[in-house]
Amino acid sequence: MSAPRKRLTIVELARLAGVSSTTASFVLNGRADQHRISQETREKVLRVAKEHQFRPSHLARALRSNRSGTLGLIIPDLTNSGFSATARELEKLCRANGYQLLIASSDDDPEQEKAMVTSLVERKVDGLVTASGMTDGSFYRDIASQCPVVQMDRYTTGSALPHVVTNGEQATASLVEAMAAQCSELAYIGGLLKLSPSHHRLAGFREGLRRAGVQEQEQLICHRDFQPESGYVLMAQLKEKLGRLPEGVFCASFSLLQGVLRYLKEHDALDADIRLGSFDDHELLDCMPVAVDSIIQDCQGLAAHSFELLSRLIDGKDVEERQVILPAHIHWRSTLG
Amino acid sequence: MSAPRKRLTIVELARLAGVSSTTASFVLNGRADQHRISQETREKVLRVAKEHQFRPSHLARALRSNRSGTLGLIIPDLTNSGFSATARELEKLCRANGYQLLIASSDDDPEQEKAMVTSLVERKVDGLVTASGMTDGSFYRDIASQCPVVQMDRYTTGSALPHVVTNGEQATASLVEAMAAQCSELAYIGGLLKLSPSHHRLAGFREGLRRAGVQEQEQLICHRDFQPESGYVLMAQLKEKLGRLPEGVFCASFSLLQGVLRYLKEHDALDADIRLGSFDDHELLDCMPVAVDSIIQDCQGLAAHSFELLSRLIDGKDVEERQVILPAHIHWRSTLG
DNA sequence: CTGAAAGCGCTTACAG
DNA sequence: CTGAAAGCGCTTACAG
Repeated sequence: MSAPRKRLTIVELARLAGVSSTTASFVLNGRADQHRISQETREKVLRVAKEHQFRPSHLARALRSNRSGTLGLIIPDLTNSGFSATARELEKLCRANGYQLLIASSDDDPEQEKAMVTSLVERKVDGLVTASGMTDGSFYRDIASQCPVVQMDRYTTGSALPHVVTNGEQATASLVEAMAAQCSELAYIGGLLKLSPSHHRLAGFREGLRRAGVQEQEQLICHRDFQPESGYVLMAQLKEKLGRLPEGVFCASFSLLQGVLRYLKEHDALDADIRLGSFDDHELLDCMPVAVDSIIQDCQGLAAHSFELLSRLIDGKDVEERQVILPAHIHWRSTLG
Repeated sequence: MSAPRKRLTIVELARLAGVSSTTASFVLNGRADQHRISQETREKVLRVAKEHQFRPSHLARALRSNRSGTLGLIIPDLTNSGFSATARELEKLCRANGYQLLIASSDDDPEQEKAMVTSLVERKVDGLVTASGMTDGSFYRDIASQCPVVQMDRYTTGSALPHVVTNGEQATASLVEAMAAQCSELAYIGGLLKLSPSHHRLAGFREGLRRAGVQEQEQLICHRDFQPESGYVLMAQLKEKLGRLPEGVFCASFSLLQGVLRYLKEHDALDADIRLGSFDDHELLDCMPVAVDSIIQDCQGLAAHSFELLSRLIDGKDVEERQVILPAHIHWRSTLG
């Protein structure tokens, strides 16, 4: 194994090229024109850099220039398909714009989320996009005074931070309206009500029922967190309450739907003619033997607008639009009569 | 909005506490005992730190001490459920051990992978775990001379780097053997053959057929990459070649299976009595109306062993076991006769 | 067109 | 038990 050859510093590189480190830094950072460095000097520097595979230390650069070239993303769960899709899009954008994206997963635990954000800020990320599990805006208001932050999907009210979300309320209302036209009884299975998306989805649910002229039944509305397990548990509770399965169920997230499906599977009720609806989407739903319509979030849009907003904040530009609301689309797949 | 109060540096903190920055550094880094700092001094420092919410700059620390407290993870695709599950586990381990995990997604493009690894190295990650799409080991051999690296799931032969994988060959052989007992003809749909997992899975497929005493048919073995789209395309080609669907199909990954399912769905063949098998798993498969058995990788094991190995390398300890092979389990779900 | 020098915020021998 | 000082590898006014 070859000896771990020590990497060149810019000072050594400069010496090798016979220039000062100032000059070397200029040409390496594309500021040669700005400083009218001679063609000859440029070439010398670049040649030596190439020869020795010079790799600048981002750390040193970041420390000195107070820019790390790094953006942070906090999501509640890496294995949630919506969030991972969004993360992927955001990463592409970062790469295309010379940023490195740091992805951290909070496990939907506010305390952990705080720790991760703190850690990212200590690492001097240039900006932060977060899908926060917090219900109170004060933490992020503090953070925002140290580094630009954009909230995505979930936002804390009262923090007055820019955020980009999908229009959960309208999409849910449309889907629920259609569902309600086909079954006279519709349950709602949701995540933590304190989170903004839950709030909007429940409002949409109610609006949908209203449009369809269906009476809302308090006992059919239930919440827990967004874990699949909760879908399972809430479904079991509904069965308990009603003495049978409800005719239709709207799930406020795909993860909850997963739990509901598992419940149906384990109770041999996949063919129970139950009508399902869900927020968030998964390709495999297309192949299910149950009628399930779902709402597709625009992950690409979430990523693109978050990045755009954050970029403007970082550049110190004014952000006129502090709230971006993207459309969500309904994917019809019902196979039931 | 409160003025973005500038964060305290250790020098200012020290001045406020009436000590030198050396002393402050010692107590803040838990080396007070080692340097026998007086109780009184410790308290002063800690009090000031707490009062002003002192946050050390990781950047400066990393630059000076040549340790960043950061580990890098390169995976081919963030939205691949196996990799995201592994990433989540690895992150937990990192957090528990005081590391920050940086996750980067290479989109299965070796050039992009190189760029990301380079970027992470420039950021002085203390170690790297990679699921590489490269077929040649020279790049990582180079990298390994600058920073410890552990290969996970996929590994490049000839790089002699430590790696942890699941036993794809044996698990595949068992599954295929069982499938072959029920259908006289079995196709293989795989990803890039150059990647080590493909290699093992195909070998397992052949072994399974051999055990079942089924003759291997060259025309039923096909590869492309690991994208869902490839499952779709290869399935279409099989249909073309045979003039009908094969009786059974083994997919070398869940992503490929997704494509196959989509093909079946779009061609109204979900009830075609076709027997499916796949490497990698997804909860939703349990609810599918087709017979699909699958192989569950031990993501937690992959993460745990990778972390363990990397930790040892970072600590400069010898790694006696350069290759860890974890078992993979088969999840039976067939519902067909 | 180019360079000497200060400084980013820490850590760490070294000295006392 | 504590501090002065050097240095990690860059960038960037400032001066010429």
